[in-house]
Amino acid sequence: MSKVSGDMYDDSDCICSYGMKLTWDINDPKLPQDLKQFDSFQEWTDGYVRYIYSGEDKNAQRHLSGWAMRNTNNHNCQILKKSCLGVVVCSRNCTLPDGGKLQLRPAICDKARQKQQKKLCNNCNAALELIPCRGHSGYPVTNFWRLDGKAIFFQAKGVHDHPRPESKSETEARRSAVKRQLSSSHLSQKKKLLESEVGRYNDSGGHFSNIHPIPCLDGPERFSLVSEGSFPIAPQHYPFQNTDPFKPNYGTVGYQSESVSTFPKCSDRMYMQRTPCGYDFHVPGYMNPNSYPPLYKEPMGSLPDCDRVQLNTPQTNLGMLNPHERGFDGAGKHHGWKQIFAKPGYADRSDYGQIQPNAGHSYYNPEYPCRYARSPSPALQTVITTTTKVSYQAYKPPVVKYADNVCDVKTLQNYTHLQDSLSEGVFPDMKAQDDFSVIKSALGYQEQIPTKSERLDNMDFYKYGQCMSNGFSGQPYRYENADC
DNA sequence: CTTTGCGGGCCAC
DNA sequence: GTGGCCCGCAAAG
Repeated sequence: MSKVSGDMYDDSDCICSYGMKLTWDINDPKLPQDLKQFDSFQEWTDGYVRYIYSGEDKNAQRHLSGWAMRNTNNHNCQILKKSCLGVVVCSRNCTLPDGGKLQLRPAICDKARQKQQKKLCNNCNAALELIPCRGHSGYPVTNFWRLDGKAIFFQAKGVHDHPRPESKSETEARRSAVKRQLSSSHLSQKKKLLESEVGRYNDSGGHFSNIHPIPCLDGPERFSLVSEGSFPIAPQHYPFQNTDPFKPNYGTVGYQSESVSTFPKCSDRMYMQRTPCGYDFHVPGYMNPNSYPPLYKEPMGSLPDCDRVQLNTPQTNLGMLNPHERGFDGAGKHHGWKQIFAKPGYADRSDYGQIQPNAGHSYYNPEYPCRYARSPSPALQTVITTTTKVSYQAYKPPVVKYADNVCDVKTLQNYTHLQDSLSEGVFPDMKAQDDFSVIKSALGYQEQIPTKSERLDNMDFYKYGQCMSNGFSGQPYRYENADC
């Protein structure tokens, strides 16, 4: 099966996925049949994108996503619909000992997720908090999968407005690591036990008082790290990583069971000014795959050997916000403030001055209304109703996500082309205004007026939005290889 | 136990 | 009708 490979991007017009080059919508009665190629699997799709995967692509078959997507019943057995669950963070937005941030993958199962949210931050004992996804006009980003012939059609609607959780493989790797550690600790305990037993026969000092369970090992749902600076560096999807430069750090200290390794301070990063909504924008100076060690390095041999084409994919998010900077609506189901105060010995309550543990768990901080600005108005909903069905193939959102240094110089050169294209109405089927409204609404935190240079970059982003659907991950590998 | 997919059902628009 | 979401069920790992 042919995959989209570098050569298809050789000419400067080849800017998007194969799926975006064709005109189709997931709801179309007839999808494109004469497919000449397939897209390579995208783990971190973001934005209004479409891909066409090979029916033999394992990841596509499993409807995988880096985001935590849950099945949503759309009463259409032809189309599998999934909606994003967001990300679980520490409600205090505490900084981990190594400067990272907690970003867990929400459990997909409702029950498991509820259990997960009852847990406390391993670092500061604050409650965990689920940041719901509102990237699709106030609703969660949705992914659609449809098998048609030998192809798997994928369409995503919405722009994730939250940090990335750890990827599925990371979560799984961590779980298996915890399991292994547990079993090995049990083994070592048994061994100690035996030794102690032996010792008791050899001397009188053999007691078990020094045998304790390994602390901080109360479950696999622990730490997903992002680097300080409020930019989630979604850790590398293990199977994509073929180097293991940080192995010596693993399991050394503190949260070893959660595979929190010591992050190198990423001095090679530049930071943007805070946006009015308190979002940081991160411009990776360069993407060194080695800068983002996995939380836990699973032996490669034990990982599924899928036909992945992405290697060394440094992943960062663009818009990272701490939970206190987000507005939270009345979705009380997402919150666990009770736990904050229920936790005995919780010292620093003054930190919660702005967090009202009200009975309904409803929390809205007027200080950070940006998210609410995106609440879907009836008018907007109408727009969505009309736009979700049309013209995604031509979607060229107006920007404001900042994605620099993602493509090489040619990217910048293409900006002119794009600008011309837009002004010349090259995308006649694009409902610009509607889509822009939707996107502006969805982006919310990105609504600041970009400077000219920012616009340039932003235009690049959106022109390459599909290419960079790994969420501003600075994912140049595909396209730089392709001479993007 | 968790994930995943399916499907019934409810509600809002 | 469409879309979001809740729930339960079952299969699979």
